[in-house]
Amino acid sequence: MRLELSARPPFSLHQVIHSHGWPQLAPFLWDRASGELRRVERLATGRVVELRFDPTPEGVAVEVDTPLAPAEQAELEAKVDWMLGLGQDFSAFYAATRHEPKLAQAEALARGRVLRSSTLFEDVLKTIATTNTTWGGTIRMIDALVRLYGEPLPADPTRRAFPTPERLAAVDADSLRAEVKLGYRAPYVQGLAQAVASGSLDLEALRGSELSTPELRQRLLAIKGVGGYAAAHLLVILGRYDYVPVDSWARSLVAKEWHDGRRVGETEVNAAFEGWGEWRGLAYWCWDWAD
DNA sequence: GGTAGACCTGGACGC
DNA sequence: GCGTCCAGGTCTACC
Repeated sequence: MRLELSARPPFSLHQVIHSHGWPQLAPFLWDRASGELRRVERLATGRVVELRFDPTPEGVAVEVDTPLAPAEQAELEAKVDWMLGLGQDFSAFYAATRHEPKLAQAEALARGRVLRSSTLFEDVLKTIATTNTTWGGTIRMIDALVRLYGEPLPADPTRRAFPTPERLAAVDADSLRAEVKLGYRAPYVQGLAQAVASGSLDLEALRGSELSTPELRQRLLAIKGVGGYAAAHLLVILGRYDYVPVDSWARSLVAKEWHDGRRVGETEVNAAFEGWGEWRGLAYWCWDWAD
């Protein structure tokens, strides 16, 4: 079946998909040949379905590989809305960027939205898997997590949904370390899964939370394995842009842009975007880098 | 509050 | 083929 959803303009499915590396992480699948984004998703009823995303003039069309009950369809529409940020409003950001040549194209290109997973649990776990490793390592870790613990797609059991907190909570940290190669992150992931599965941590409540950004950041920093960089990255995913996610890549970009390639630290990266106030993280994200 | 060292993996490099 | 070094953020202990 096919779902058609409209987005607040300007909207570009291409820009959302290519906003960062998430399409390369299972259970997303970026089909380079067809230029199509796919994802395996587990619904609340326990059914596992495949989604294919295609652009439409009003927003996005989602092809689902099987008919859905009305409740399943409503659930899926809400998930797609969240993943693509269909209702997000960047008009204030665009207004603030018109005087900055390096951001002047942001509105015309419909930049600002960041591809999200369907749950914050998945995005926190993926973000932890990006820290202190190479991108190739992140891809391997997430691929192994999905392959070993995700529920299979009936039409193609080689493809699986992202594992639920309950499933990962039932796996001991030693197995995560040995089989998923999570290394020292294994107890962090296991602890996070247990906290979410037991209900002691309601991660999903942070989506749309009315907490101030510093309070939200403190909630994220309280998660083992989430430090300054990871918290700032997750805040961007949550639609809060007060902090720049400073990692080695950000330092490299800022070094080339403003310091003739000389090594810079967190202080210089933050200083580069200090003037953007509540839009710091988005200005960094959308900057038209020289390199 | 700031800092040093440990954590873990995989890739690059030298032998 | 083997050993060593290094990069990548976060945590913990210590000052």
